[in-house]
Amino acid sequence: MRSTPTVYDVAEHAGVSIATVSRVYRSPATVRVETRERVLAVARELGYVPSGSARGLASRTTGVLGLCFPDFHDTEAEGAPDADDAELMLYVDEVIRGMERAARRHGYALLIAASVAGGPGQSVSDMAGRVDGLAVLAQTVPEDELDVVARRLPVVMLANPPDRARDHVEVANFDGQLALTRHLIKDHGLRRLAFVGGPEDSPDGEARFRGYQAAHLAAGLPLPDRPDARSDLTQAGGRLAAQALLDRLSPRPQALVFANDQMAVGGLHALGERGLRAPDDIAVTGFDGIPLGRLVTPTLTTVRQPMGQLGEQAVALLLARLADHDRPPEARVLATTLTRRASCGCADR
Amino acid sequence: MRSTPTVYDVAEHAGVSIATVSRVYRSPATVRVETRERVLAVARELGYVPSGSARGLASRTTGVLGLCFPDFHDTEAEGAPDADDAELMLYVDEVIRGMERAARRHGYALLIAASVAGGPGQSVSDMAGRVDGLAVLAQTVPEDELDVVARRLPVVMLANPPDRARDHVEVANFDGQLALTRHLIKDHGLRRLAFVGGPEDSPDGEARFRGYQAAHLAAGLPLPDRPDARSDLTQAGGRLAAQALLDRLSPRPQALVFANDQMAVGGLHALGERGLRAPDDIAVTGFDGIPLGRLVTPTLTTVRQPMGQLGEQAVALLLARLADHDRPPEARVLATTLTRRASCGCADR
DNA sequence: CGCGCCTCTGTAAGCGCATACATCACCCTG
DNA sequence: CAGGGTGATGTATGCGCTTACAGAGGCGCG
Repeated sequence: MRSTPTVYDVAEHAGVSIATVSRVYRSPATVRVETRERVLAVARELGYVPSGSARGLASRTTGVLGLCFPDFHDTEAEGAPDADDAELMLYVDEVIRGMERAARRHGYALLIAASVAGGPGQSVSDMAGRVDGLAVLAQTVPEDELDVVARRLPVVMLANPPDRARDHVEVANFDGQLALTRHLIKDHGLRRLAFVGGPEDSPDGEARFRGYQAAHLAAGLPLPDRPDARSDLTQAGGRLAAQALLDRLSPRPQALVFANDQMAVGGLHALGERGLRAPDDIAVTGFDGIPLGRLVTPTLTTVRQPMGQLGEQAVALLLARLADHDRPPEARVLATTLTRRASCGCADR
Repeated sequence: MRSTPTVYDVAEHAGVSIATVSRVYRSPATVRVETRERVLAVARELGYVPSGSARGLASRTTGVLGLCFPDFHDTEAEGAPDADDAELMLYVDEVIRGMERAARRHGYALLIAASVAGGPGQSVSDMAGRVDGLAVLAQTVPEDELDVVARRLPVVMLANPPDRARDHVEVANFDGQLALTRHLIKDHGLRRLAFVGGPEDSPDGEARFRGYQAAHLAAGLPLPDRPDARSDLTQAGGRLAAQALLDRLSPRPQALVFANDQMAVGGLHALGERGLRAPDDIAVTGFDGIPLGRLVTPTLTTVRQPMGQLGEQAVALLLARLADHDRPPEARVLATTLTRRASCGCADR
């Protein structure tokens, strides 16, 4: 009784076998009411809490789903009015929420871990060893590691994966960026745009760029063959890229189209430093729809992703595969919506 | 080889014993380099992923910390410009973030679960069975359940607990509300304030009310003996309470002081419905510092809590107790900061 | 009255790993 | 060259639970 009580203790005190104790928790219906209540009473008295590890070992299922996301801690968080809460403006929060809620609805708990910048190797298989299914945000885990993990349990990517052999839920990046770019071209009459992309290995970023290209195509404008600049997907990256671009492009572009909101916010800062103003001197757009976009001046025109849905759909796909290991890979595509605010010249302020 | 490989498979293929395989992962330094690499190579080839459950069972530690939070899904999310993202404006996101980061720094993963409205009983001990330590947000779990769980593992409360016998990290609710109320009285010259509290069993809410009282005391104003109204801590609740208050109090109060931001936002709506404007007709204040407070009109004067810190400190306390089971209960108090915005008459707009 | 069947409970065998302890080879010291 | 270390590995056990299987009553039915 010194250490934490186990089934054995409960069984002994209740005068039953450990199997019965186990059944009280696993399949209460198969135990006579009287017995069940006696066991539960003893358990309560003893402070018995079933060991998740033991249960996991014996039943070969953990009742936990996992979520890996990149650690987007944007240290240069100067975009927000107070640096303090810039960090809570990131979209993974929404994904976490959505996923937690969906998981809980289905009786699962959620294990979360940002990928460690340094050695991700450990963390992923660490996670994989603890969960029944794993959702991975884009750019978090190298493909080959995922392959290893996927041999062991269901894995769903939360982004457009390089190949389509994996379950994934993606967002209509192409369509969204197409709509946004068309808006700039058609509605605002802009013709010389510049695109600031993310890393080349970001499938989302690349898909957005293709949407950007398509809008040019549709409008009969010259087809940009690649992003005018690239950087990582942070505010700092966006600012640097914008600075470089403003230095480099002699007829200043009429719009800076960023691959995501954080970069766009960084871009706004770069403009400010140059004494330029959006949207008067140059339009600016982002992608994602993070809350921060509404707090900056001017408010940021963007394409909003349904991030809560990302999490929900991830759970749905994981459960589907858990139920049928051999089903064909499925892709869920979530629609985006164009959010016109001030930075493209739509709203005032 | 059909099913997922285990230490036995790896050991056999590498020509070593399972103990050596285990050591390769647990204490690599004790294995000869040559052996270690052979084992790792085999493991990689086989797609071996150590089972968290088995490890947990054998080592009696899971490497996971848990966080229970209330499901504050504010269905009446009309406060936000788009209802969609009202849900990501809640402060638990920040706590989750802070805790995840701190946990990861110390080699732990984070298991999260909102308390199920219906039957919380199961979820808590479910969690407890899977983690090495548990952080619990106020009002999430009944005290007696916590007592049971606390016999098994370290538990820290993220709020002012009813008794001080538990590790907890609290926020300086009293001081914060005192400062805020004094600001209204001294700087804005208001004398007839009304306080809208939360449920009586919310320790935070009660502490805030005591700060409110103290400010009256210090200013020589009549001491309010209890909140002028109470409601649950949601927008809907705040709105209803404000409506009732405006109907009831015949000389309209000069300020509505809400126990938290969400209620205050609801209160702003109530004012709008009455054709009243803050701060001109009546000042309004909140408590927490949620991002939503900056998005509403007028922007919300509030007291900001360092919520990320809440999570970080929770981890610190859990680790401390894990290291020394017999240390006396510790309380960490986090300072708050008064954030003056428009709704009290400080900023414009 | 005997048989099959159903309900409830017990028995026993792992689940995959960590780890104390034993073993063994080898090196150093005197 | 013996004796004591030291480092690397193997052996064996148990962590706390689930679950197939077996057993024991009790029931209805022919």
